[in-house]
Amino acid sequence: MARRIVLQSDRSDTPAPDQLTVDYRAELNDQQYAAATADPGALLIIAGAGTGKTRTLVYRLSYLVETGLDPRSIVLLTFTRRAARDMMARAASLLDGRCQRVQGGTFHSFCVQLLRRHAPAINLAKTFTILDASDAADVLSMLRTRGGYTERDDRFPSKRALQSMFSATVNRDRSLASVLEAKYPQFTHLHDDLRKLQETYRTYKAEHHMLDFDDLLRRTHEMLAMHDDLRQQVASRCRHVLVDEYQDTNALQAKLVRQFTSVHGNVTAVGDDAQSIYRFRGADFRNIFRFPKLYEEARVLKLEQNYRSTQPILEFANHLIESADRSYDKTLFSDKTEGELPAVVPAADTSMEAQFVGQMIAQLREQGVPLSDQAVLFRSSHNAYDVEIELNRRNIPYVKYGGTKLNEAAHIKDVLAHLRVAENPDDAAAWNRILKLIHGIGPKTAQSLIDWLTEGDREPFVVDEQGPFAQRYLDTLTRLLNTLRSIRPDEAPLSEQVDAVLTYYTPLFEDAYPDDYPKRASDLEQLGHLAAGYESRQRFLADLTLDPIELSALDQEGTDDDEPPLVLSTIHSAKGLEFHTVFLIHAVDGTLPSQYALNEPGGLDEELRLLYVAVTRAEENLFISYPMLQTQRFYGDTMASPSRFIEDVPPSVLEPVELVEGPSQKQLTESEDAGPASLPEADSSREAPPTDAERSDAEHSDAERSDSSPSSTKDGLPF
DNA sequence: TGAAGCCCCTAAATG
DNA sequence: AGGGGCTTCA
Repeated sequence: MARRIVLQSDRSDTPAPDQLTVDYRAELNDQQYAAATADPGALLIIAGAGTGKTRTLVYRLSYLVETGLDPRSIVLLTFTRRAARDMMARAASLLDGRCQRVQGGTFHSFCVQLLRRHAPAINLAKTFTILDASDAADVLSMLRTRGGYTERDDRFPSKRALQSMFSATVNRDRSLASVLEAKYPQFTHLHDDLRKLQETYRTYKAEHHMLDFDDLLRRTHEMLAMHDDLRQQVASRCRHVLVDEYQDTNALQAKLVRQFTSVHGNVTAVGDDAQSIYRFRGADFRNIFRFPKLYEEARVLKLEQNYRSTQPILEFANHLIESADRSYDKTLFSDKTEGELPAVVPAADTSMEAQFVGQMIAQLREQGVPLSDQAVLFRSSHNAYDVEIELNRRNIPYVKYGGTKLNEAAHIKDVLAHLRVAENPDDAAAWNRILKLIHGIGPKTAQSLIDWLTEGDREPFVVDEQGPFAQRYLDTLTRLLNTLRSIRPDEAPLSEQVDAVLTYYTPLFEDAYPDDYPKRASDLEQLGHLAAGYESRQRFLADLTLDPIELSALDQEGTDDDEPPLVLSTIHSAKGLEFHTVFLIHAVDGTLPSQYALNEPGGLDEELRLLYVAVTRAEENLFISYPMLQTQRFYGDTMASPSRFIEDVPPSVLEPVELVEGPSQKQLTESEDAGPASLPEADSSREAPPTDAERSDAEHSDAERSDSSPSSTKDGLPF
């Protein structure tokens, strides 16, 4: 081992408390203070839901900077880009902008930065393309056909299944055999073929400069493991690594953190084992238990005081999580002892459930609860269908998180594929997509064209006589190649490049979507606006893939309404958020818990944690509803049972509420306490929701609202 | 031989 | 809404 010379830090000692510009003592509770101002080294903060986790992390960041750490040497790894941006903005405002140069983002985006910077070291083209899950599936589908795997009698896995099983081997760090055994027992007999296909996939990606999401982590880890000098260099610059949502890291991510911190050993991990909900993506909540073993002398601190929810909501949450498998015991408690019981609301069917939700939201809005402080949560995206119809009927603006992403919509993918080919002419998946758009080109022709276009050192995008061309598509193909050649150098502004692609693409597009192309055309226009904000095409493509934009959020941009919209969200996407009132809809057994989860070991616990996450988003009101009748194909209407998780909860913890048909809408407006969905149990003893002004800091408050007591009026809830 | 058009099926969560 | 399997058409 090389001789070590320890450089003395230029900060002499921790400054005395009175030299700091932020009064940490006054701003934080004891547990938070201890966590935010802990000495460097390894620190694990177990933070229950709503205990000011984000706040603590922000103050820790600020504290590290204030006590002398260069912001550029701090790395903040979060679950979404939005979380990173929010935290850095909050820390920056604490410290007059001094935290702005903190590095960070998601694991994936941080790995992209490292890989681009050090690409040559691992023989990787800097212009590599990033494949999202569906791109990866497309590539696999292509390789599957090419390899002739589907020509046999055996049922071969679908492209989606292939993608997810190969992904699992990487991010769970397991062999293909063990993944098959655990998740795809019906395919175990195909092991050797699958192994071969996986190898083909790997080679193919390498040769064509394509990396899928798992590769971003895997290749970074390999790079740092193989090149010790690089690891030293990278880890020396990471003088403190902060990891948010540590319970949702996978095996590979835990290893990466280890590498990033291998020189200084300064790491702050924050998480809550009870909120681990990304197992399907390889997350392993046991990582958080291994942390103290992995980092010797790690300190473990807990945050237990909840500032978000009323005590009745917490009691329900605590009741739920009691039966789940977890090890860090913590008991959440709140100062907000007053509050209504969470309610369970059976509805006759999904449309009545939607009617109930719509009516409640409209009335709460009239009472002064902003739309953006109310949320409708659900297990999966299509559960919200009826609610969306109801909201449209009532003209209530909403954003839906967890729906179709901008870059998942077919027409957007088409345009992006053109840009991707210009960026990386070896991107066969993108080629395949855009060639098949041309009338007269199907899978076979596309394949031979791709082979011809990407083989050897041919000048890209030039048609010569040698090519395997047929008259029926030659004209369009020529126009395509001319367009691509014109944008290839990435010299023109990005929005002009998008325009060039659109000029070529629009006729094909109108042909491909004869029914609804006007609606889609407005998305394309928005894409152009989005592109105008980017300097680099590479950045643009990477950002859209790594930080997908909700399609419904784009619709909202167009409307000049200054009322922030209602939030519709999958439970997964609502992680970390909080709302005055939460409606959890479609709490039906088979949906939550999902029937898919029942077969997998540990699956049920994961679903229970998911419910726990949903419940702990609520500050004041929580309504869990479910339809008693659901429409299923083939079976018609069938009886639905409520989620097994809420079935046996005592009424003193979760209050049953009955919906009754009331007078018509017109009569409703004249009468206070009767309506189509009227709740006899609710009465005027509820506190009125806080006013706009009191709530204006809602999205920035994990904890600061502990002392705000909403003014009480006689109005009560709107029924 | 390969493309296109039609019909039927199915649909979880996400970087 | 999109994918896969089928038939029909060039």
